[in-house]
Amino acid sequence: MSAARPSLRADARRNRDAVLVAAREVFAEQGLDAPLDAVARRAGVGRATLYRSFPTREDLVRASFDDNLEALEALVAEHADPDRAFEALLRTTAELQLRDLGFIELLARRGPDDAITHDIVERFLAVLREPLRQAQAAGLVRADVAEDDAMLVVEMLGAAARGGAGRNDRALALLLDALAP
Amino acid sequence: MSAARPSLRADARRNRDAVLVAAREVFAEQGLDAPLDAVARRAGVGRATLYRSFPTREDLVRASFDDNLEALEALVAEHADPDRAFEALLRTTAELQLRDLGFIELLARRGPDDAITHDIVERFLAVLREPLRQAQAAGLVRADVAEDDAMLVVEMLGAAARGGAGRNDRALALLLDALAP
DNA sequence: ACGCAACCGGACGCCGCTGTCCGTTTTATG
DNA sequence: CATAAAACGGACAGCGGCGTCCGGTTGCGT
Repeated sequence: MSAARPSLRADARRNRDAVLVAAREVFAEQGLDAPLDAVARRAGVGRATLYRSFPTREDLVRASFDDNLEALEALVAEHADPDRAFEALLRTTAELQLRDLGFIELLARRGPDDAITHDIVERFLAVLREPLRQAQAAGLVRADVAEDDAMLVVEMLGAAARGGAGRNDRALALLLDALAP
Repeated sequence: MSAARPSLRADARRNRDAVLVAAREVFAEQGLDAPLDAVARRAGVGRATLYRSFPTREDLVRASFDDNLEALEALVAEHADPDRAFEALLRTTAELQLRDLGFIELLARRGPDDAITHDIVERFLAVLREPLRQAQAAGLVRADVAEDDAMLVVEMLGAAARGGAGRNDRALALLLDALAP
């Protein structure tokens, strides 16, 4: 849902979207190092077409996960109880990680190219900042938890998510408990 | 230091040891998927020689990490205060993970082949069992922590270790706190 | 010291992934 | 509907890692 690309032929836009959908699936299943062949094949498109819309893997990764970041931003912006937005953010992030190996790698800065992930992690940190402050002000989270600590928690949740839903839940409970005053 | 291979020529044994040393270094730096070329090169040996001693990657991985497991077993067996052996085990494991990417992957069952890692994880769980029980009996660890939960903690420590020593320490503090009653 | 067996490692062919090129097809315009 | 521009995708060459083969070398027993 990026801004409309006015000068783009109909078939081009169609293929671009198909690639993006396929990329999200493939990255979710196989991680960020997945062969681009797999993406093109799943999109029903030649490799050249993929490269035309996304010259580098980085471009494709960035575009693929834009939705996730937007969803998290919206979650925070529209959350009913701002004091609990931080917890909701962690829960939702953990859930996204559970279904998306690529997102785990992205947030752990373990992508094929660090430059790719750096921007996205920064953006995630920006989303995290205000809810964390608010939760601390409300006495729901220990005051000595820095942004970086929250990021560490997210990375640990990612590790847990690889072990399936059970582990994911257990880790979330454990870590929320550890963050409480 | 596995049992002596009586029928093994001197140069063969020498090369075998060199490969093992090189493998530990390479796996530590690059993870379990590191190219075997790199191992052979660092050992100053041709690939064929490597394959002669370790026909599959699994053989090499298993042999490479035997020392780590033995060290942990020894740590537990000889620990002065059995009640605190569990905590010592976690600390030492975290430290090993900090300096060894391969060991992180191994304990997270994320090796190239699951069969490789399964045995080692089982062995690690066996090491974990008694100290955990004892720590719980001594009231140092919550009673509702299962073996699997302890393993989850180890995996999360692994994720933290990728971020450097600072993260490693922080995660250890956070998780030990979460495990306490 | 000598000969045989064991061992070595450079070289080879294979495979999967990458990124680009170019003849063909599809779309937009007048 | 015709034509030019834009986009398509199969095909190609290159690269890096794998596993093996074989002519040459080294160690060990006599």
